[in-house]
Amino acid sequence: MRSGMRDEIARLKRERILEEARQLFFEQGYQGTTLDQVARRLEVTKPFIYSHFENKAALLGDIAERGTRLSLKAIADAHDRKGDPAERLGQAIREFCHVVMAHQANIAVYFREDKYIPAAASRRIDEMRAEFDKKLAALLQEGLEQGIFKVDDVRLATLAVGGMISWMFTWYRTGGRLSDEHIADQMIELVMRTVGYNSPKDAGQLTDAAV
Amino acid sequence: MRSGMRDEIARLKRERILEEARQLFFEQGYQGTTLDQVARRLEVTKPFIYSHFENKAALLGDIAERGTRLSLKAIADAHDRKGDPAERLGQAIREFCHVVMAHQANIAVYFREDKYIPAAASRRIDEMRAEFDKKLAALLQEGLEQGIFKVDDVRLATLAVGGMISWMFTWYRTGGRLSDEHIADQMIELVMRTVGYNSPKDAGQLTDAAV
DNA sequence: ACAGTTGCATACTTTGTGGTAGATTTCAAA
DNA sequence: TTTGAAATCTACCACAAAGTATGCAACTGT
Repeated sequence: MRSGMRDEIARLKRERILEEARQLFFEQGYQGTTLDQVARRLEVTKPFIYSHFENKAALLGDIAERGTRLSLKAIADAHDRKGDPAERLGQAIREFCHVVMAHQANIAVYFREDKYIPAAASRRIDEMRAEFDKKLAALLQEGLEQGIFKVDDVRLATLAVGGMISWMFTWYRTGGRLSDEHIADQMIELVMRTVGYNSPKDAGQLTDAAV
Repeated sequence: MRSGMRDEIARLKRERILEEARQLFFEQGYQGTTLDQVARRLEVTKPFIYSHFENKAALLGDIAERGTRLSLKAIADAHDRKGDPAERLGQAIREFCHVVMAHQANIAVYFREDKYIPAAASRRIDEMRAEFDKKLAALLQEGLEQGIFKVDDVRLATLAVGGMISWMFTWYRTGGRLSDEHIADQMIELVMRTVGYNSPKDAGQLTDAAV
């Protein structure tokens, strides 16, 4: 057996552990979940987990870090592109929405269990969050400078928009009333309004309403 | 000593216990805080707490319940009034913002420690949240029917607006860059845009931008 | 001043759970 | 088949923290 395969198996096992831990942390809370429960779900015993992770907090750190990394990537990808800020903001929000919906447990666990994340992971997460805010704010700022967005305070608007989407982790349910695509479309619409963008399609309507 | 005074003293002691517990739960998490720590802060011992509360979870229940009750009241007061939906929504958001800022710890602890709230308190809280959503949604619906708001999905817009404000508990810092009043004003502005309201004051600007 | 009651501290028990030492199995390679 | 090492289990420990039995002290009312 090549050692490359062993690594691959080890990675797979880590993934399975994280998967069950994430679900249980999400459902019962971090402190409300015992490692024996996680082990039981995997049909293994506690030392199995300890042979793949330093300790319980390391699981939490990995779960939280992944959620943050994906959120950042969603915003960063759209930000780093060139082109119309409105287009790019829409894309950023769409991706972010999908991350929150697809990785709800990671995001929820991160925000709730913040306090128990190991210092090292916590530092990395803080950096990513700062980057997230910076890039989202930059998108708004660009739109402002081109005169297509209108907000009084970019920092506050960034927090408002970020919060509106992040908050989805509290109410989103898989297989709910609306499709993921539909939800993302709607949220984009709401965000665009929030930043004072008058989309070409209803600019006429707004004009009519205003006069 | 009249027995009325004894009750009053007992109530005061309960308040002090809740005050310290709330602060510690906020800073360190519910499970991250021991009752000995709470007692120490009050310069008493653990049995003092147990002579005023059933158990640790009862503290959490009271803290969370208060946060929810105040949030509901903010929205309900404005909702139950008569008059212009835009005016009343603005008022609702203003009050809600102030509740989140003034009672940040209650709100934060509630959302984070959800899982550990005793069933009885949890039921009461769920009812209040349902009422909160219902009244906020009703305000949006009213504005829609009068043609002064514009959203595709009232339910989703309600969640977005509620989330945008609730989320403040994650970033608000007492004595920060902006005054509470200023923050509330700004958030109202953002919410109004989100629900598609064209305030009289900048309707002209929007028209200019649109044509 | 005295009796009775309330309120709280001292000091203890109990339980749950994170973490680990050492035995045991599994499995690849010779 | 044998061997050695890696992986995993059995069985255990240590300890923290929730919750409590007991008694003392400080008030209250007579």
